[in-house]
Amino acid sequence: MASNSGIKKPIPEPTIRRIPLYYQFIRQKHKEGAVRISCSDIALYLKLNPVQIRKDLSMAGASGRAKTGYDVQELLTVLEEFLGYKTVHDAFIVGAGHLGMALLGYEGFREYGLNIVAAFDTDSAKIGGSINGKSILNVQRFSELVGRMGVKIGIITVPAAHAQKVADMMVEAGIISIWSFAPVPLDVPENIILQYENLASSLAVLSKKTLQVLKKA
Amino acid sequence: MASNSGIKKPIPEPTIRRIPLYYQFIRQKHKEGAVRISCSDIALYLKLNPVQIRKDLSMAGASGRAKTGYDVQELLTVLEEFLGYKTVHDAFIVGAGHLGMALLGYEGFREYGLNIVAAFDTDSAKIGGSINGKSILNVQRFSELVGRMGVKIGIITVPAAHAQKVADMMVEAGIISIWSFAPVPLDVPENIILQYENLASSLAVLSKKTLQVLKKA
DNA sequence: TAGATTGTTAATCGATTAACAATC
DNA sequence: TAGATTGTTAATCGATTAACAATC
Repeated sequence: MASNSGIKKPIPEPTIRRIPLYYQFIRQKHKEGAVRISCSDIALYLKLNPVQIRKDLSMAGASGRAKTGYDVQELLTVLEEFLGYKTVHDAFIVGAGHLGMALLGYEGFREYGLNIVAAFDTDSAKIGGSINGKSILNVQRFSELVGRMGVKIGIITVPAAHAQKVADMMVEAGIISIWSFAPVPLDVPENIILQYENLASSLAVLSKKTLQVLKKA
Repeated sequence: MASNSGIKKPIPEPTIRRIPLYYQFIRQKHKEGAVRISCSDIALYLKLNPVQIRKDLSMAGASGRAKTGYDVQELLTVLEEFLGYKTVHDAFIVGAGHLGMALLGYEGFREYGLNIVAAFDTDSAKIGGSINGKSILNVQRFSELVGRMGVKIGIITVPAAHAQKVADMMVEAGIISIWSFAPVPLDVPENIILQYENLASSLAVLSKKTLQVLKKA
């Protein structure tokens, strides 16, 4: 009986955010033919503390062997399971602007278990278009298609002013997870999973650091 | 003599990331004619702790008045100063794929003090094109134009496999701040400011939560 | 065996939240 | 004045790092 029977404590978000970084490096090493890998290898590459990596991997369900490290193949399997990369989920995008199209056209999400199926918009100039075989559809069909295809994830790439309206529509259609790129907080029922991607926040960090350096010089 | 004379302790990154959220809400309130605002107003809107907001604003250099709260106009000025929104910096993008074009075409960055001037690529099919009057240029001209225009910020939107090469080129050209959207750690001299934007990490958080909910159901 | 590496417990650090005094 | 709100100090919480035992 391991200590993780009974109450499961939630995995810290910083840990979850780091796991994909480990995964990518390990997969690269795997391609290069590596059979075993140690936390200090990963730490060196990602400039992180090896103890932290060991703890993260342990929380993800991986375990290694003293002296030899982790089995690369095994580690990949465990991390893929943890991250849900093997159970691909369909997603719809609402907002076929540049960002929406960038996400729709990006094939890489498949590897991360996300299959963006189509985009929706109100602009008749965009409706009917497609990218990489993925269509831009009239937003009026959103609800119908969510139901018919059982889509659970919605991605919001409309301007801030329309984001709440879109979120409401998604919730009503049966979407349970929303990834919003609109820089505005959204009101959704508490059982809905909501993740913001806020470029303004990242940019603030970059600008702040840049300003500090420029001031010094 | 205030307590912030002498040693300046760095502002926590979580604080820096929240300031733009406050700013956006306050600006909206300003547009709606608000003259004063309290931390609990902001807290309610952003679903944060009002004490945290008070502390963040204080670190940004703002101060309010007991009972009345903060002066909206004054607060905006202080936050704009803090975030560097009034001193617009030019930036170049390398990688004119969908994401690069999305960023190049997004006018909103101007408000955040970032002016993306042009994109660079190696693909002759893309070179010569433009979006919103912003050109896609041959990457061979990158270094020359960085020097001539005094550009300090570089944005990397090339595939992971080419990102290090691009980072090297940016550093050599005189770029001091790099915002990388490539999902790979980069090696740059320590005086270079480097900020990663990693969608795989955000997606991992979303997926993890989604999987948990789906398992329950 | 000796040494490298994992895994875990304890210590530290930093950020958030609570408590409360100051004040308009 | 009384009450609302700021600003700050103290307490709490959570994540990172250090120390060290286990082990292959």
